[in-house]
Amino acid sequence: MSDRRVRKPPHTIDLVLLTAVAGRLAVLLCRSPEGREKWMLPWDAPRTNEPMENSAIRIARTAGTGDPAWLEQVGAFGDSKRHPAESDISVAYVGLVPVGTPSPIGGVYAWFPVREAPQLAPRHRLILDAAAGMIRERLDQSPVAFRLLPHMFTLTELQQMYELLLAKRLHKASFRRALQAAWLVEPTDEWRGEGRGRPAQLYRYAPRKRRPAQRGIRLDLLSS
Amino acid sequence: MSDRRVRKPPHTIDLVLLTAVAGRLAVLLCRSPEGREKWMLPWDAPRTNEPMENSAIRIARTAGTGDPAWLEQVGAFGDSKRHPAESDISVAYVGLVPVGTPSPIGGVYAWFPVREAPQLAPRHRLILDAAAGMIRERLDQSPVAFRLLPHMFTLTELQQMYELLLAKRLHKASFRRALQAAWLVEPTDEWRGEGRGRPAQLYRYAPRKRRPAQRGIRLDLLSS
DNA sequence: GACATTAGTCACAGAAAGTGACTAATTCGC
DNA sequence: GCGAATTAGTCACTTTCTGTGACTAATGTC
Repeated sequence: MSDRRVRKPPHTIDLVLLTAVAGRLAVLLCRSPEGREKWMLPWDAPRTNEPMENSAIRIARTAGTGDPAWLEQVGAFGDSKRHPAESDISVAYVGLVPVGTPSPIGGVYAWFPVREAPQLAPRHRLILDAAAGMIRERLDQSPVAFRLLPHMFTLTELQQMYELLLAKRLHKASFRRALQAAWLVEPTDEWRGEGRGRPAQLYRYAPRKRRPAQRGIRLDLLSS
Repeated sequence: MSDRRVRKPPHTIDLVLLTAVAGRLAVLLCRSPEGREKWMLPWDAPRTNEPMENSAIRIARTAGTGDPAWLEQVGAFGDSKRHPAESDISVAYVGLVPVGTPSPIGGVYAWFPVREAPQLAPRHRLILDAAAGMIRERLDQSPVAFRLLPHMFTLTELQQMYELLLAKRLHKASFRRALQAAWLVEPTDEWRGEGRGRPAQLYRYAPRKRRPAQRGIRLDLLSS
């Protein structure tokens, strides 16, 4: 956050980094310079001629999570909602970090379960909610769940990730059947024993080209 | 477009207004001041303290379409793609205008089928594609199709609107069955005879609260 | 009044999803 | 070693949803 107090930037890039911690969705927050126990989303002003997406990646690197496995713009937020730097508008990005990525050290950054995030500036609260909602929406359109897992994973881990994101229990047989039909994963030769119980085969994300889905419309989800 | 050439604005609001014309999706373009046959998306710099959404509505009013029946942010566009005003970033909105709204007069604004739009600034081309794609994505999540129709419509008209947006033929019986299951429309007492053939009952959009869909995941649409 | 045209519905076949029970491979306790 | 507990993986049956063609209904045209 280069010249945070020096001048008011025309706009900032604000980043929502998400991962899964202990079965819950977690967001990376940064300690605010204004107060000991005040937190905010990591953000920065873009450098000259820097594409917005690159700014987001740079912010993630600074935060110590490395490059996000997935990154997408959430939108521009302005209105009257206050921002830490009082920038006119924030362009928000959401990035996914695989579980198991070493935690950023030092007390500056920390993961918080999204449900139990500390108080944030109004605009940041709005951005966080929009980002979390967007991940859930994208779940069946983009390989979102896979970007929160390591390269190799068991099908149970994958199912648990979907359950976490959907906040809903899934039936094992149904889940695997849908997975097969979608040609999304391929098995590896490796197996992992987790202590007790039968070892699980490891899979990797390996989508295959398929003819575009030609099924009919589903108005199911239409509510308001 | 208030002070278009006076100073370079920090950011602009760029608007994609869509409607249906002759069975095709159409976008409202504005004649560029730079050349006789150059066109651009309507845009403007935000006024002081004006919420972004209000700017978009103001731009629509200026263009003569009245308030859009639906409005949503597409996102922020920057990068190196050139903008007519060379603003750093454009915050793009997409708005829907019901068919039958009187065309804006004067040669400044005109509807173009999206497929046959004239050449645009690179950033505007990007915005237009993103907006059109977003409408299609939102189709089964938001009452998008209804916002392109008048308040009362026949089910055939509704189906044709879906077919237009999906670029795909739908089966009459399937479409109506899905519509019933979704509790989206209610019949009125009125009927409309179109000349030949049996008159059609008119419906209005009247969604009802339903328990949130509890069906399983659909990985169908996941491709890349 | 026969016919063309559009609206609206039905019923059946096939596909997909919900579900419980089954088999398989491992560790733990004894 | 051996059975219980535990987790993985699969199967088969039922229920629900979707694709589809054919049917009836109401109007205008000739």
